[in-house]
Order: sequence, then C-alpha cells, then structure tokens
Amino acid sequence: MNIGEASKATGISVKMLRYYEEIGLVRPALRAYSGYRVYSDKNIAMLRFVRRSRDLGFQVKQIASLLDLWLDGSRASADVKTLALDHVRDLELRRRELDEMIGTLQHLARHCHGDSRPDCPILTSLSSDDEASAKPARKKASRRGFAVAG
Amino acid sequence: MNIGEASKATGISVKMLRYYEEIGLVRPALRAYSGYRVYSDKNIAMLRFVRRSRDLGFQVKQIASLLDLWLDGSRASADVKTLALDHVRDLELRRRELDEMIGTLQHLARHCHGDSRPDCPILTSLSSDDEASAKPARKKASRRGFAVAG
DNA sequence: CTTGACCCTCCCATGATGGGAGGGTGGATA
DNA sequence: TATCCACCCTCCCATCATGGGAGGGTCAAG
Repeated sequence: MNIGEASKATGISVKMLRYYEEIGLVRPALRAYSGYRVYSDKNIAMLRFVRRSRDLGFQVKQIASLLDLWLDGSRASADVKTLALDHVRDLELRRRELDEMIGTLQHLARHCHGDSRPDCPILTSLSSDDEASAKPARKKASRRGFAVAG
Repeated sequence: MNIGEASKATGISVKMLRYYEEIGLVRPALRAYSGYRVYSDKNIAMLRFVRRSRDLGFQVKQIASLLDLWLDGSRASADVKTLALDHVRDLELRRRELDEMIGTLQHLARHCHGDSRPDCPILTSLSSDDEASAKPARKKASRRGFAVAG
C-alpha cells in the first residue's frame, strides 16, 4: 500500500503519516525501490489505533504510551485505565473552562439589547475595573483544542 | 509605567505585551529616552480589556474587532452581540466535542477492570475494526484550546 | 561606581497541522 | 515507445499564542 492508500484507509492525512514517522510515533515505513513508503496491513492497524486515539483527544505523547501498552502483551490493564482517566480529567478541566466562558458570555449577551444603540453590557464588562466580572480560566490549563487545521 | 508594571497591572506577560504590539493588536507604546516602553492608564485599561477577552476565549483577531467596537462610540450593540454569540457557538461546538470524548472514554474505562491482567477494552476499542466505536470529533472544528502555556 | 533588577531586540521552540516548490516514479494510453 | 497525469519524495514555510534565552543597554540604590 502506498501512502495515499494508507491515508484513505486510516483517515490520517498524507502529511500527518509522514509527520508521525518523523517524530518517531510510528516506526518508519518500509520503502520500495522507488523510495515510496509501503504500508502493510499491520501498519494500517497501528495507524488506525493512532487515529482513534487522536479522535479521543489524546496528545501524540500519550498515544506513544498507549501504543507501547497496546504492543506489550504483558501490560496491566490498570496502566491503561490510569492513562485514560488522567486524560479524562484533563478533558474535564477544559470543559469546565469552556463552561465558564460560555456561561459568562451568554449572561452578558442576554443583557445586551442588541439593537442599533451603542451601549452594551458586554463591552462594559470587558472594560470593567471589577476584576471578577469576566474572568473564568486563567490558571495553568493544558494547551490544545481540536485541530484539523485550515 | 514600565512594561513590568503594566504586566502586573493587566495580568498579561511581558512577552505578550510586546507580542500584541508587534502584531498590531494594540498601538505601539510610547517610548522613554531609554527606549523603554511607557504605558498610560488608558493603555492599561485597553490591555485589561484585551486580557478579559482572552479569558473568555476570544482569539486575537476577534479581540481586534471587539476593540474596534469598544473604541467606536457609534457602534451598534447588535454588532457586539453578534460577535459574542458567534463565539459562544464556537465554544459550544468545542464543548460538544469534549463531551463526546469524555463520554466515550468514561464508558471504556468503566468496562476496564483495571488490575494486573492485560486484557483491556480500552485498547480493544482503539484497535477495533469497527469504525464507529471510538470516533467523536473529526470534522472541521476550530483550532485552539486555552493556553497560558508552560 | 558597582550591583542587580529591569528593559531592549532577535532568534528559537512548542504542537499538530497544512501549503507549496522542485523534482522523481509508475502505469495507462495515444 | 513517448507522453501524460496522478502519485510520491524531500525540504522549507506558515499557523497561533506562548515561553525561553542570549547578548547587551538602563536605572536606581547602596
């Protein structure tokens, strides 16, 4: 299988397939004489594992750990569970941050008449001297949102 | 006020203050003879506006629009509200994606006994041939999460 | 007049992703 | 067989918001 077919089979873009190889997330694909990468069914299975993990919001480093566990027949399921639950906590933190932002904004928007007049509580709040008025997040928070880029 | 004081007064890092200036989000600060940036109370107010907007998850480009509206005394509050609600929709989309991931992972974790045995439904699902088993997100989704970096 | 806390600019790194240039491969068709 | 087009290769650049650090200037207190 060439890289284009592998891309279709896994849902990972050609660019990303090369990138995952480059950063060592997956072992370098074999090469044909032409220099083209050649993917086996085993490779494809592994890459699908990677894509599903990405879909669940795991970062590449975490996926590397998951892959290790997956490939290690003697793993303890507890280790996998721990990794998964750690990630859940991370996702939940991000969700809480989003909730706060959404709540604040909806509250502000609800009180903005939204017509042609200039006075607007949204702007007033944003420029307020009151430190607590518009301030959810702002701690350490883990980076990242859910790309797919443009 | 020097940049360090401005940083404390606004909660924006020194690095970011310079960056916001560089990308044109805010007007270049005046300079003392020494070359040091000098911030007025007006500058500080504007920067606080910026920080609050960031806290609400607005991207820099959106903040530029908000600033324009803020500074335009003849704005229509409807424009502000539209911007805010567009952003809310964006945040809600991200939240939905997070919810799906969290839901899927919690479900999987719940069915993983999490002991020293190797069999684990989390890994099984991630490597499954079943396309639907672990697949929330994966559409266009707007970039970004909530930095503050490390 | 030294010391240390600031400030300046410039460059690099991050993470995951895409874009594109410049050039080679491979198979089908004229 | 010559040609064409889709595909592949590598290498470099951009994104977005953020921090790190080097190399060097400024300022105020001791």
